[in-house]
Amino acid sequence: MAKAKDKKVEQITDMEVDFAQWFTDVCKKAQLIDYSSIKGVFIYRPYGYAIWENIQNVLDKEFKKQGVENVYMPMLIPESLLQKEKDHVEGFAPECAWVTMGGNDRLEEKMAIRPTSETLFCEHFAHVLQSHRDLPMKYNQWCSVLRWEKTSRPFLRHREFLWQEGHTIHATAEEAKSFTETMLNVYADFCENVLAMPVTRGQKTDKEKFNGAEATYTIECMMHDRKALQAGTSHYFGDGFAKAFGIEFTDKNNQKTNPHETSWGVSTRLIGGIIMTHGDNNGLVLPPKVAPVQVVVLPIAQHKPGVLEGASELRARLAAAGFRVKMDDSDNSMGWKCAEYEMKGVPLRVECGPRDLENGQCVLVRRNDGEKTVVAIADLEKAVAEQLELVHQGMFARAKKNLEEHIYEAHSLEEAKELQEKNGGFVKTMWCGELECELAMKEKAGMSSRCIPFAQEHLGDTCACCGKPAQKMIYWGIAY
RNA sequence: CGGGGUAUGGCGAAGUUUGGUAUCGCGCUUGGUUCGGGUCCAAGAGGCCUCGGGUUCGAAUCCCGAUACUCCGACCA
Repeated sequence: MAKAKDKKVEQITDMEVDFAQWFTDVCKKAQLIDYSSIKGVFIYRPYGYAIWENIQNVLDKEFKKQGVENVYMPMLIPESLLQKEKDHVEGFAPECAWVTMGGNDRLEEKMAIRPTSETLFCEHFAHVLQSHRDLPMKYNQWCSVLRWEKTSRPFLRHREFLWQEGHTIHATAEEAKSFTETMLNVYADFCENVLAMPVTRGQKTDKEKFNGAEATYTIECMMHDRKALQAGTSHYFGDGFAKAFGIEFTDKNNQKTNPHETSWGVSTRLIGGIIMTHGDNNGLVLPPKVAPVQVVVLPIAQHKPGVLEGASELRARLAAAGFRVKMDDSDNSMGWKCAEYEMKGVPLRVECGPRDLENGQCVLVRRNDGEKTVVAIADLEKAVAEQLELVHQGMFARAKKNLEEHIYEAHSLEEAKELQEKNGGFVKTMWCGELECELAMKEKAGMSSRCIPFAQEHLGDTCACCGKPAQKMIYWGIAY
């Protein structure tokens, strides 16, 4: 079996030795990403971009089921527009990149390269909204945004990153709140059912919520190193932005009214989540539903008569059945090919050699657990579909176990700190709801609040930090 | 943005202390060989030594500056 010391070509650091280096190695050596000459601005290579395209394809269909339409907004935001909502500009202005020149001339007004597009959507909504009959408006755009981050890492923190941002306006607060939750659930279901990443659903504290929002909901995932990753957020804005931007409609009683607004987004950070949730020391492990190559067919002893023809037929049948399939008939050795496709996280390998063909069979090997299954070639399509499903389930079960086994309960700040230092993961405590206690947890235990889970538990009556009466159970952790 | 580390063909490194013709492994090209877990042999190609200044007869090597990567903090999806 493949041992680390056998790896000659594409050596990656073991995750137990240095998780951060392991992550970077996987990103580069699985050919997901390349560095550009500008800090924090990355090149998505074909294999990495293909994962994003698959994420887009699945999510976009889900959005459209919710009545969402795609649009495209400008990349540039005039400074005056960005400044219309006070909290929002305070949050984003410090990390904006600005365009100040047009050709050789200094611009009258500088323009931000969008860090997010609330202001543009709001301006547009104000233009086009007239009547309650126009509502709701549910828009989304797939685009890139720019935030001048101080530190950057592939997928997890780019200065320019790809995402989608949904923006909707509704006639009533109830409808907008409900839609905020609907979209959070779309994200949560996507993470679990498509990416095999179990999530914790909950609400952000006031400190952690989006600038300008009334409420931010989040899905939090746990990575293999037991650090937390915020995988997606959905925000309820109330009518704050609508008032600031003058968005009004005439309601049924002929009264001018402000609509209620939502926004929600996920980014290519999800790919970072996939890597750190599922990857192992042999490289990437991709969830079958978004893997650019779901099945790789490897002919063995391919110079022998009939082998290449037999393997080609398997490839063609799988392609016809709708699988994303590739055959590697290069001159590389079997061992090289096995290691290569393990590195790239291909969920299922089909081995097909002279002995297999004689017996009318082939061997299916799962990436996630290495399990081999011999199947009759006649049943190929069915067997591949089954194995891919088992890969998904196996990946989800392993990730779920990692999440559930690393949620710890604490009743004091000191206990929380000890548990985090010893185990990592999430530490759950009761909380009074005050910012001071959140700051204390950060200061003394190095943890930020991750979310106030929807699934509340009663762990006690008092806040673990200050001892005052508790309002909610909250999860703490160290986040990417 | 503060503190450390790093930068040499596509990748990983040696060479820097003590300045003197650019080294090694892998990959790549070509031809054979092999193929059920990173085959073996031979012949080739490929390098403004991160960038910009300075010192010197001469700089990968010494000095100054910049940039990028990386780790630890602070800030953030």
